[in-house]
Amino acid sequence: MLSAVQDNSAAMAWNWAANGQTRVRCLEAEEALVFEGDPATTIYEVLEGTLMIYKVFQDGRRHVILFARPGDIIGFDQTGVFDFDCDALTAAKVRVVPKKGLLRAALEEPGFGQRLLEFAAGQIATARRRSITLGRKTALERVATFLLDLGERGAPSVDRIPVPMSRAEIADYLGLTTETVSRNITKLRSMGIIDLPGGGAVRVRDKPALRLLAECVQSVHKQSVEQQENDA
Amino acid sequence: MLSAVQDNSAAMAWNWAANGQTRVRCLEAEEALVFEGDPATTIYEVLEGTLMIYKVFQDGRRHVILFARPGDIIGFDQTGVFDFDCDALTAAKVRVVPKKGLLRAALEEPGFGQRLLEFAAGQIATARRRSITLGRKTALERVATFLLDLGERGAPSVDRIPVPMSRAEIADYLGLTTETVSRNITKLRSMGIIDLPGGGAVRVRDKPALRLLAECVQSVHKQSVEQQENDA
DNA sequence: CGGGGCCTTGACGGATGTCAATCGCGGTGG
DNA sequence: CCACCGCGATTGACATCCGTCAAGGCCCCG
Repeated sequence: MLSAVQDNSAAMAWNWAANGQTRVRCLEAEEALVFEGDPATTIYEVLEGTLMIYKVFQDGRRHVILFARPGDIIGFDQTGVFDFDCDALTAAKVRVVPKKGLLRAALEEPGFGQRLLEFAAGQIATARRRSITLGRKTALERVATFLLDLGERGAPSVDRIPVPMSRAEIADYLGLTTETVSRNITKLRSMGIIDLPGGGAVRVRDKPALRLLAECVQSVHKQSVEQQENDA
Repeated sequence: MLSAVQDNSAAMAWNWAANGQTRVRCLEAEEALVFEGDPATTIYEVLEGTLMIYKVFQDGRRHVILFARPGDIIGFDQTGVFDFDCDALTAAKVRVVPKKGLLRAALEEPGFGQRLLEFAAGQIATARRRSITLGRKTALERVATFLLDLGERGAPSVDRIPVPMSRAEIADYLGLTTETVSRNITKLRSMGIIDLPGGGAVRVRDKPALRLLAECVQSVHKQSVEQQENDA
C-alpha cells in the first residue's frame, strides 16, 4: 500500500548517493549476495529481481526476514557484520554502496538525509505490520496478506502476479510450513478468491475479499468457512 | 536510569532537538497517550515509565507492537494519522516533540541527523528480530526471549527485574494467550531458570540457560524437557 | 477479614505441524 | 515429438502444541 511510494523515494535517494562512486553487481538465480558474518561495510540497493533475506537457526529452522524487490535496500540496519544471509531468487542486479559514502552523502545533502529518514520510517512501519501478521493472524489470513502485498508491490498486472518464491520460502516467511501454505492457497482457490494459472503465478479474482481476510474481518472469514462446510 | 547504549544515543539526540521548543507530558498508570486516528504531528520520547503501543482488530484480537521504555521514541514511523493506540502502563513522562521541529533539527544539525539514522537502523534491526521471535519460536522460547530482553533493557538489578505488564499484555506481545504465557513462566521456574519473588518481578537464576532457550538451541530444550519428565 | 481481579492450573478441542504418498509440471533425452 | 524423470506442490492421515473454557488460588487492597 504505502510501499510503492516509499520505494520510489528511496530509489531516488540512492541515485543521489551513487554519484559515480558505486558499482552494480549482477547475480544469477540462486546466487548468494551476503553470508552471515560478512563485514557490514556495504549496503545494497536492489535494482532488478527478487532477493531473500533470511536467517537459519542452529537446529535448522529458517526464517525469511523479507523478500527484497527493486527499490528495497539491504543492510541498512546492519552494524559490524551481517547477521543474516541473502540470496537472489531470480536473476538480479544490485547497486553496491560503501557505507562510508552513504553517511557522508547523508550529512552533506540535507534532502538526501531526509529521504533516508523517510525510508527508514517506512521500513519500521513495514516491520511492525509484519509483527502483527506473524503474531496474531491465522494461516489463511497470513497467506492472504502475503498475496495482497505481492500484488501491490510492483506486479506488472493484477491478473498475473508472478510468485518467484517456492512454497517453502513463503512458509518460512509467514511462520508456517510448506503444507499449510499449500493447503491455504488451495482454500483461497476453492473460495473463488484466486486462480492458479500456473507458471509460478497467481491471479487475484476477488481483491476485496482477499483484503477482508488480510485485515482479519472475522465475519467474512466465518461466512466462507460455513460456505465451504455446506459445500462438503 | 537510561538503559542500553542505543537508547543513550537516541536520548542525546533528542535533547539536542529539544532546545527549549518542546514540553513534557506526565501520565498516570493506565492513561492513554495516543489513540488510533490522532493526527501524527507529534513524536514522543519516553523519559520515565513504561508504555505500550498496540493495535486492536475489529474482531477484538489485540497485538502489542512494543513496550516503550525510557529512551524509546513513539511515532517516528507514523505518517498522516497514528495507526495504533498507546497507553501508559505505569506512571510515565514523555517529551512532546513537534514533527516539524524534528525534521528541521535533523537537517540543520549533521550530528543529530546521523544519530537519528542510527536510531532508525536500530529500530529496524529490533523489529526484524521480533519477526523471528513471532515467526519461528515456540511459546517457551518466546517467553525466554521476552524475559531476557526485559532484563537487558535497563533493569536496576539482575536479581529483581520488574515486570510492569500483565500476563495478558505479555501474551498479546508474544502472539500467545494468557494461559500459555503463565504455563511457560511456571515451566521456567520449575526448570530452575527463574524465580518469582512476587510483587510483579522476576529473578533470573540461570541467564545462560535462558539465553540458550531464547536462541533456539534445540539440544538444551530437549535436555530440559527430558529432565522434567524424569522428575515427574 | 473480605472481595475482586489477576494468575495459575486442569481438561479438552482445534489449528497447524509432521510424516508419507501421490500428483503434475517442466526439462531432458531418445 | 513423445516418453521418461525428478522435484516441487498437493493431499491425506495422524500427532502435537497451543488455544479455549472453566475452576480454583493467590495477592493486593480496601
